Amino acid sequence: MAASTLSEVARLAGVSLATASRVLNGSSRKPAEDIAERVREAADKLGYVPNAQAQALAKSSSGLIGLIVHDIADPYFSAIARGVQEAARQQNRMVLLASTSGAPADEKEAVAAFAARRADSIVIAGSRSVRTEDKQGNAELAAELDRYCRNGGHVGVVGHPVVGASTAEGYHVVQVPNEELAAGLAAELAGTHRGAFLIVAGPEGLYTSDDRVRGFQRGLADAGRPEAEVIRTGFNRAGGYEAGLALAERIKSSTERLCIFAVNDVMAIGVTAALRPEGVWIPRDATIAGFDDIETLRDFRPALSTVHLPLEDIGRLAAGDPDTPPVSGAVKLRRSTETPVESQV
Amino acid sequence: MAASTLSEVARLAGVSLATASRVLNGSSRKPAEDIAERVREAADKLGYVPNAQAQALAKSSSGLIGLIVHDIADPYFSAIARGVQEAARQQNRMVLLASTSGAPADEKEAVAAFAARRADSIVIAGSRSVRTEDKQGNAELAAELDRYCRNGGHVGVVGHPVVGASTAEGYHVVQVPNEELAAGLAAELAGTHRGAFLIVAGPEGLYTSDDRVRGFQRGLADAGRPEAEVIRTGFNRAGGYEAGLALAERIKSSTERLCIFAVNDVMAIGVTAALRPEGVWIPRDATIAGFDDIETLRDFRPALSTVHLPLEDIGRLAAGDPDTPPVSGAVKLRRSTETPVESQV
DNA sequence: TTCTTGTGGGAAAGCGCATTCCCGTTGACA
DNA sequence: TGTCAACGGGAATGCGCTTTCCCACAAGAA
Repeated sequence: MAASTLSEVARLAGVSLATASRVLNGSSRKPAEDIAERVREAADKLGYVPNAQAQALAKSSSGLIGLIVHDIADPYFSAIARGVQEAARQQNRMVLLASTSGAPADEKEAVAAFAARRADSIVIAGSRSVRTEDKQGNAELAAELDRYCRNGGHVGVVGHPVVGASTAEGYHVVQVPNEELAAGLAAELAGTHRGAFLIVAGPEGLYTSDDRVRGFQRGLADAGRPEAEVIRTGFNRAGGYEAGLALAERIKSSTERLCIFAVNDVMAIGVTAALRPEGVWIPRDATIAGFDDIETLRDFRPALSTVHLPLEDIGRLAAGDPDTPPVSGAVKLRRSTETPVESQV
Repeated sequence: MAASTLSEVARLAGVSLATASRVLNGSSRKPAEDIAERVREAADKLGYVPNAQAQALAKSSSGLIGLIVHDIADPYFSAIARGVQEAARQQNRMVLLASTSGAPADEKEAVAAFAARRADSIVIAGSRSVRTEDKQGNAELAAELDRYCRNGGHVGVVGHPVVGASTAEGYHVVQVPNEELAAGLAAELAGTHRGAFLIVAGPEGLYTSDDRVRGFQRGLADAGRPEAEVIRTGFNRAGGYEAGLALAERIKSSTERLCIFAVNDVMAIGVTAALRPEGVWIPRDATIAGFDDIETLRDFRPALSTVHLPLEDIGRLAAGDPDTPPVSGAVKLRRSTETPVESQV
């Protein structure tokens, strides 16, 4: 990648480097109009494209914002990414992308890479975990983040702070009221569902999952209902599918209707997909609710009850957009938790 | 963003800048082990993170790969993005993201921004168009790309070349056999469907849409079937929804079964969503097929007949991954085009 | 022992740009 | 007409790094 440089432009225009710089790349000092015009002409003729790297080096500010997600193809993350991207665009910056499959070690590496590129800020989406196998990774990630913040970087984390990260200057957590919303969902479901509840959760130690489980249980308790059984599985569609397979027999042989809370939408879809070929229909034989309100899944049938999360706004907030309202979700009861009239107790 | 510099490390280790550089940031010359160790210790103690901007400036190669999509939250694009991301990771590079909503003018700007950052290569996903309102934008985009290529950049375009771009060195188009695949789909559908066909297409001038329409018509013709009527609408879910609304009455009042080909999956979903509340059921009252085989939509019911496209591979290919097999799609007939036994003619 | 060759560290020259500081010019004012 | 401030352009420095070139030294050959 070579291209014409500012000094070439300056030479062609017959002015100094300084003047050319002032004309082309926004400075507080505005050279005279005739000179400016000459410089612009020269730049145009040469097809001058300023070297952002060099500018960044000279100004020590890169205009970059780093985004860390588990998987960019996951609709949850891509929705957040859209928000980050929009915020970046408004701030006239560009976003650097890193996918890590959720491994803290990879995230640490990504942070280091962003730091190397001198990104002005870093957004970490994707749930934190306290699983023992992630312990060392988390510590290293926290250390890397601390260093980045100490060097003047801004960090926005979605959901939960990185374990062990000190609350340094520039460290910012976008709170997502998972627990409250899950409690709200449980309360609403408890109002119409008479039978037992069951939770299909992610692995223990995953904050997002744990919060939603805790909230749901609390909501049930507040409604005077017994605690729900919890099934642990993968935090994705495959996990839900697996859980669905395990549940099918049980649902078919039981007389009591079950209400399933899957801790996110794609897991709920997985459960449903596994149940269907077994002849278990939603909401006829069991009901199910998810969490996130993924846009792409909104046309899914039966329409999935879930908790709406303003994912785009979350992304914007994490990217430091000041005009974005704070996160506020909402319970959305839809077809998948409707109790058929004839089977109501 | 300030951090400790190489010269600080060098001073602390008591060596020269050159030596420190050679030790820390891969060079062909390997200093003696004891010295190297000293440098590494110093770097570690200072928390040294190499400044990639400066490295890029010195080496004139940034390790960046720019990705342009219409909308990162669209599952079509996020799937491609995943592929690009993976390829980048393998090549030890980072991806820079830009969303443009498909406007050539924005794309041109994105290319310029990538060029400014001296990205090693640029991937443009998202369909090209020849609509008159895009004419000037396309020309400017082409000029910008040409300049980028002439300066040694590599560009990979998904689907169709940018209108007006000269086939300069480094310009690479990932061919997607839209027409052939659409023809294949039509052939298969013509085998089971006896009634009329209708195409819900994107706006005229959009290559991807036009190719699929043309292919489908050709497939029909080859099967001895009359040409299908074409409805033009937006190339997204909303467009499909609109078309669905317009079609509902017609389907209900006609005795002939209609087979709808929506030129992409989300449009097909939109059509279906609009039809359902009108009492038009798929595949009972009409059948429908899409294109792309979006992963998130795979659990949709009735399962959508579609054409599978290896989107991740496409992303990888566009990012210049040599180990990725060429693009080859496949027709997937599923429930949405099954002709109910009782209504077969 | 002397000359050659090879080895490895250091000095310095950029990479492309922003910015500070300097200086010549001009206009206002007395 | 003389003085001073304000203005605007240019030279030079430095951002953090890579890399070439140079040189000192040691080891091998003659």
